[in-house]
Order: sequence, then structure tokens, then C-alpha cells
Amino acid sequence: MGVGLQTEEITGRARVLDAAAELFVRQGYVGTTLRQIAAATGIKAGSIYHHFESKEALFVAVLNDGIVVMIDAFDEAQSSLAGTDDVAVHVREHVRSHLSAIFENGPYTTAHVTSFFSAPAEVRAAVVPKRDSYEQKWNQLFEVLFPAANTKELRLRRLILFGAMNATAEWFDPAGNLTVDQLATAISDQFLQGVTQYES
Amino acid sequence: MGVGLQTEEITGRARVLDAAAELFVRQGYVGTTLRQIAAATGIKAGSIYHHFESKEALFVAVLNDGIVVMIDAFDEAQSSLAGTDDVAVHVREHVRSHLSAIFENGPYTTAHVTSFFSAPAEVRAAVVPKRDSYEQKWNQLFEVLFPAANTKELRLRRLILFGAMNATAEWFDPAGNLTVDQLATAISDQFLQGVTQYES
DNA sequence: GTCTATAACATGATAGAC
DNA sequence: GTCTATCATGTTATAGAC
Repeated sequence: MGVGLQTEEITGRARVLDAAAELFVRQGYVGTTLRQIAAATGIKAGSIYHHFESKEALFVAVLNDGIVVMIDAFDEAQSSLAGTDDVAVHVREHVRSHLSAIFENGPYTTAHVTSFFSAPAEVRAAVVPKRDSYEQKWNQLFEVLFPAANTKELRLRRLILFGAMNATAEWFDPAGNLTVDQLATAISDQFLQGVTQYES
Repeated sequence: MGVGLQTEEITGRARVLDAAAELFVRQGYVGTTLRQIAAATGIKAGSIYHHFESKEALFVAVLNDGIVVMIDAFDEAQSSLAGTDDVAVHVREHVRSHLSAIFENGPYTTAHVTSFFSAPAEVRAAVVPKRDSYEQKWNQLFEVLFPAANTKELRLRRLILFGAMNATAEWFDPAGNLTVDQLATAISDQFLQGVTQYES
């Protein structure tokens, strides 16, 4: 639900969540302490346990919110594309929506893509259902857009695209020369046409 | 130098390094303790300080060895391609060599690609020179292969490709259905031609 | 080169007052 | 809902014996 990011009533729980998400992005799960999260929230470490039963539960909440943001962005993009048939437009718009979730929707999605794999097994297990449902949306999209390819091939292509997109969280600076939109176009073009356009 | 991986004389230092690399891959830097590394080596935690002056220095050594493996693999691939002009062959062979370094050359390279960005700033700074020299090799390769593109474009394409390649460390299972060679072909094809081949 | 022992400190978590 | 105080444990790192 991206708690605390959209409404005025920012509860104490949401403020803890916001602070935690930001710190997890910068320092990872193990590298972030409850004392740091508490300090960033403006409370003391012990008080966090009024909102979450453990550090792991807090992490699960952050990662889950991260996918929810991505899922919402995906659905919105899909709605806005209802009247279009152009494969390239569909791909570009969904790539843009995924990157936008990472760079323009707070730290939740960024925390998800950067620290899902390094999360403790129990945390990953708790997050996997929603994460799977997001991946299924992409798989289904690809099956519609590329009916000539088989499921296995498309899954591989999706993993390659996800790798390229999620890695941007590690090197792309939205305040730099390139905008998120331009980055989305570059990745989408690359995914659709490759680099053959540059061959001499 | 990939210490301890190639010769018979496996020094105590190299055995610590090997154990550390493997644990860093599985648990990350902060998630791995000196006691675990010592136990995996067959010594006690305090003894590690005979070989390395700190945990950070040990991490730096692992990450640096990881790039050295990649650099060696790159140079070898380049030598073996001396007689070929085919752009696709060059790209495929270098992609294969990069993936081979991750999946078939011990845990050093894997540790590098999975935990470079989450490493402490001082560690990253110590590793950056060699890392840069590897990236420059790719940039130079691309400028030769795609003379029609400008430097900025090629840097962006390289980052997209690196994202796709390095992310495989997180999901690809070399013991599964797909071989490393097949994975390399898929990524290389995707990079060169995109998915347009599947468009209806 | 490895050991034991320990210093010095940080961590997640709990209990009970306000 | 937040506080203080504290527990139990784990952490890197050091010192000196063997």
C-alpha cells in the first residue's frame, strides 16, 4: 500500500517504515540497525517493537510494500495502453513504469530490488507470493506481445530484462544527465532491437 | 591472481581467502563473521589476523581477486579471437567469458559482482581502480565493434549488458537445464538483435 | 602460524514505568 | 505510543603463550 506515502495521516508505524526503507536501501538489511531506524524516525529503539514484532517483520513489510508499488504501476501502465497495439509502445511503457517505481516512488521499491536476494530465507519466503504475481504479469504480457516465442524463451528474456532494469538502481543517478524516461527508452530500445543498428 | 586456485602450494592465507570468498557470496559482507571464516578454514578467529590486518582488508583482497579473474578471462578471450572479424562472435565470446568467470572460476568473481555495491565505501574505493580497468576493456571493445555509435551511447549499452550478466549470479543455476554456454548465447543474442525476431 | 583469553563495543530484544 | 534500563549474545580486534 505504500503506507504513509500518499495520505496526510502519517502514523507512527508508517514513519518507522519510511525510515527503515531508506536505510535498508543505503546499508542493506544486516548493515542497518534498529537504533539507526529509531533515530531516523525520531524515537528510541525499544519503541519500534510497539509497531513491529521483530526486525525481520519490519523488513518483510518494507519489501512487500516495494512490490505493491511496482504492481500498481504495472496495472496503471496497462490501463493507459488499452487502445494501443504497438508492441514497442507496450514494452517501453512498462519498462518506464518499472524504472519509475524504482526512482520516483520512494525507497520501498529500490529496497526491494537491491536487497531481496540478500534477505534471510524467511523474509524471502514471506515476500515471494507477491513477487511472483508481479513476475507473472510480465510473463503474461510477453506472451501476448510475442506469440511466436515459447514460454521458456520468454521467461529467459524477462530475466535478462529484469537484470538490466534492476541493476540501474545501483548505478543510475536520476539527478544526472539522463532522465528516467530517457533511460527507459534506452533499455526498451535495447531490449527490442539490440545493438545491430550500430553495426557497420 | 586467484590465489590458491591454481597451484599446489596452498598457503594458509589462500585457504582463508577461499573460505571468505565463498561465505561472502552466500551471506554478504556484514552477514559473514570472522569466526565463520575461521571455522571454514579450520583455524580460530584470532589467527586470521596473522594473514590480514582487518576484515575489510580481507574483503578487499577477495573482491580484487574477483576482477583479476575477469580481466584474465577477458584477455584470453580476446587472444583467441585474433583472427576473427565477426562482431557477433566477439560479443558472444566475451559474454561467455564473463559468465564463465562468475560460474566456473570459483567464488571470487561471484563475490565481486554480488557484493561490490553493498561494500563499505573504503572497500569500494580500494577495488575501483582494477574494476575500472575491466570496464575500460569493454568500452574499448565496443568502440571497435560499433564504430557508428558514440561513446556515451556505448557506455549505456555496456551498463545494460553488465546489469543483465551480473544479475544472473542471483538466479541462474549452472547445474540446471541451461548450460553457461547457452545462457551466454541467449544474452549475447538478446544484446545484439533484441526480441524483434519474435514479433508477429 | 595457530592457539587461548579477553577487551571493548554493538546488536536485537524484553520489561515495566509513564 | 514512547521512554529508560537492561539482558544475553555476538562482533572485531588485540596480547601474549606455544
